[in-house]
Amino acid sequence: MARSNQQSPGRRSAGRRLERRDWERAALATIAEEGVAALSIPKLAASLGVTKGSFYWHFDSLDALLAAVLERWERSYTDRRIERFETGISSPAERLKPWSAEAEADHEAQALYLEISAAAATRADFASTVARVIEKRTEFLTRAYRELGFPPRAARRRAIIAYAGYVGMLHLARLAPKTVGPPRERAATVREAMRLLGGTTETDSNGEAK
Amino acid sequence: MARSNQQSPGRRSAGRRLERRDWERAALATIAEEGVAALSIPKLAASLGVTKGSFYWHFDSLDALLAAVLERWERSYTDRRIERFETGISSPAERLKPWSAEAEADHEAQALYLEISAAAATRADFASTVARVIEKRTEFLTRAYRELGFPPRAARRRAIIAYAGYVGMLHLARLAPKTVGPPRERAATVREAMRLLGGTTETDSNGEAK
DNA sequence: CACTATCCGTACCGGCCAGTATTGATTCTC
DNA sequence: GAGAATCAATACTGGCCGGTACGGATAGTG
Repeated sequence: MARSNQQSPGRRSAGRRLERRDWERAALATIAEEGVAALSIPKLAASLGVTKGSFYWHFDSLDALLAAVLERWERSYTDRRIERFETGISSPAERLKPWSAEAEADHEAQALYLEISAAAATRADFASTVARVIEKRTEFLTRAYRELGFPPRAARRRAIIAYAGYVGMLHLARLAPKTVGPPRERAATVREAMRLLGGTTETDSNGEAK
Repeated sequence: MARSNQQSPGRRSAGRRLERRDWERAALATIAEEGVAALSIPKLAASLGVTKGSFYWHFDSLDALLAAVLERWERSYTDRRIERFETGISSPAERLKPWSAEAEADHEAQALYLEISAAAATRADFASTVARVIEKRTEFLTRAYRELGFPPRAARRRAIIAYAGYVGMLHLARLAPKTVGPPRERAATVREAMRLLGGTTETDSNGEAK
């Protein structure tokens, strides 16, 4: 009879009924922890202390949930984040820092990005969202570099290089922590990378890129 | 009766019998195309024009196949490749180029790396291999930077940054081709990144980190 | 209190998969 | 050409999943 309803220390606050949002959030959590492929309706329902019957009241199908999850992810971790930085921080050089700082502090955000982009390699519905997210983030970085004085094409190249490095560091931090070293060393490496990209310190001779 | 044995235009050369190697190669191909999660014994067998009965003669389980595949991947795309570069190319600066050149030309190699490392995020058996591969590759880059005159710690940081950028470019090229632009532009971006990393031109003031 | 909309449990179906057992067809070896 | 070793087909089990159907509980509302 699934009586793990009120006493289970799960994610539900003691017998509350669920809304669409609850399923979306739970799905994001399990995607971050176990990947998109590991997400299944029975397991998701169990983690919410509920059965499949509930799920199909809120969503038509698994794909419908995934679509909603992707939309939520794009809004939370790209649209809102960019807006927060661009309206809250006037200095473009300072805008480049918190992106990596906040993004790297938020462990779930890292895992989500890696898992969702991994799924995008084979699932067409994921691919379009991820491509759009990458373009938005690169555009954000491009604007910052432009404000720093780089000409348009050079700014965009720097932005792409910076974003590639960012993604690569996420990758390395997750899959080869021993190689990147302890947090202090890792932070030093990131600072070094930003210095090379002309994001923080002196930007002596820039903008000659063909 | 599965009579699609001799006339099927599959990967078998007209009725030849299979060895372990054939299964490993076929598995690598489908992993590159559809990811690790999409790999199943029935589908793999069908792609070889054979049924499951054959598979379980050559391997004890699916995990056994995956282990063999991982080993083969590590040897082919990391050990041999590094050895080829280090024994064949004397100039360290030149050694940095073909890695990205060859690696980016080989489309299957890119897909394999992305898919296998994606699977490593959730599968422990994959994780150890991927971590070892990353360490080997980073060590290779570190040696090149050391030969270029960088002190040990700076060389290793540069290597990590370079490898992160490399992985990030694979990621972007696959998931956001419109953002990275056409091949010419992409090549220019890679050249710019290598210039920033001091791989080709002058290396003014380095190695002061902390 | 009755009524209705909302939310969830249960039972079932078809499909795909990993793995086992056993038999059948080749090929190799002597 | 006989016998053994190698490779493959077939049939079966158990398990998990997506999806459907429907009945039951609970909460809001007059």
